[in-house]
Amino acid sequence: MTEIKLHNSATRRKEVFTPIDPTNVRMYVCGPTVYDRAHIGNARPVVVFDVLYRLLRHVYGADHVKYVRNITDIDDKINKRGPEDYPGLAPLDAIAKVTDKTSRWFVEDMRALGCLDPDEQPRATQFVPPMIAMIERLIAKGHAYEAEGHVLFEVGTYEAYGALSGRSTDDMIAGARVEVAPYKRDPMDFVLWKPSDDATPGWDSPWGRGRPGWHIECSAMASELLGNTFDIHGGGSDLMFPHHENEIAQSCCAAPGAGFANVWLHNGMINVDGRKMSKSLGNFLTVEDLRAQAPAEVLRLALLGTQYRGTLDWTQQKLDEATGALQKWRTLVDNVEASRQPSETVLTALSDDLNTPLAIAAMHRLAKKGALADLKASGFLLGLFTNELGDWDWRTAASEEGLAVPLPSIAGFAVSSEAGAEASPTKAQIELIQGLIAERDRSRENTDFARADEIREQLTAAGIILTDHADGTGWKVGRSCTLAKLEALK
RNA sequence: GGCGAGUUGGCGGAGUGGUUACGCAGCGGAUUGCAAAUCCGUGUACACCGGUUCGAUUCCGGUACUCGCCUCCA
Repeated sequence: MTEIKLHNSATRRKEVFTPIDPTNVRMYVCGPTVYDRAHIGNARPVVVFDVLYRLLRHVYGADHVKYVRNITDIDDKINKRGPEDYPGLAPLDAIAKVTDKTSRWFVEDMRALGCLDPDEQPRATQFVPPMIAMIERLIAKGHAYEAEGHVLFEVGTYEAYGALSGRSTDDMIAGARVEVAPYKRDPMDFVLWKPSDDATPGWDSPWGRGRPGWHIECSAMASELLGNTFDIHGGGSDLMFPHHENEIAQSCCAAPGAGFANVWLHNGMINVDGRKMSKSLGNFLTVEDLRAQAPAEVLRLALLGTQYRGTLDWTQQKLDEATGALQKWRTLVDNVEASRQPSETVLTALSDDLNTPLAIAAMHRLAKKGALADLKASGFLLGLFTNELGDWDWRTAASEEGLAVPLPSIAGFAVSSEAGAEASPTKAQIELIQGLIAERDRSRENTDFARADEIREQLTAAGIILTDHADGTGWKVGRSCTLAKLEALK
């Protein structure tokens, strides 16, 4: 059996992965808070852990892996959004509208990126009773206390607090930018339950009408669906503190001795122009917008081009290179039947802490060797070449040179207008282009290459790129093509 | 201030105590009426300073710089 090694954030070391039960490998990944479109940074963990999910399914069998990715639909950002977008609705109804819509966007984007649906996608709103039960258990065990309608976790009662992120409580107090509240016994104590006023979504609880804190949501959903002990917990590196630290504290105190997750995995952040992509900086690129620029499969490959723990700089060049690679591979693999097994080289690369760049290098080697059946099977393991991705839409896959546009689909193709807005060439313009190409073909047949080259140059100047094939002349629209240039054609 | 990650050829990005990463771009060639595609060939990079070693880009220590977390954040 393939040996998988994973870098465990909790020990800061690469370790051989040994499942608790090889017939029931369990993984939990922190999913999105659904109040807005997902950006590409949100997509990275989803794609990365999808590769891990596929690898685990390959190694242990699809029926022996259980993957849970939650949807956080209780959150103060959502609570703010609800009445803004749906004034007049009851608070719970308003947030349901927001989270339903946003969840659908999210699932659709992630499927487009070639990600398998997790086995479970629990929503926090469906797990409020287990959250309350867990909070009651923490109070009963002396790890939490009620104060002014709030329930707080008392950090001082959990000795190992800070072990995951490698900081002592002293360190944290030194940094102390925690919320100071008079009802807290210690500034580090964090909220498990907080009261809601009438305008805020809330649920009845032993402490009055209120809502759960963010951290307890994941603890409760994970233990409900995977048990108190499971194999892998994943998420972005920015969640390590305080979110995952708090999850550990809650879960380990609620179920002493269980240990919670054995392996912690954290993906690196995505940067734009050297800075972390985030909503607060306003430098985020949504998956929706990027999908309009490139096929989702290209986005996926670009995300996998850097090992998951590293910071990834999002650049046009990465998109262009991913486009080139996929264009080549897709062409090679198009009518090939995949091998039963992926290539050892790709499998080995992925098994070494998900070394996707090394796996991609192995893909290039397979392509070069002409091992196309293995290439295709290996691509499947990476979540590439999957049918769910649909056909490539070359028209929207922009690159500097432009990409092939099959002749029948040219109508309606968008080229940039003067103002930079999208516009379509007219039917007359398309017919003109086709007429010129036909004339050029006739000239070539008559060996009038001077005229043929003249037409090529004319079209090139307009941003139209011709490619000659045995079965005729194809054409594609380059990025430099504009309506003005098309209008200048004669 | 505390904690952590990183610095590899023109660019991206793996990896390794001594042997080709890989991709893109570039260059040379084959092929092609031209162009594209394809194919062949091609580039002695590992921030800086010490140490360990027969030998370090790879191990250890320090310096500089970059970035992240410490507040919601994937």
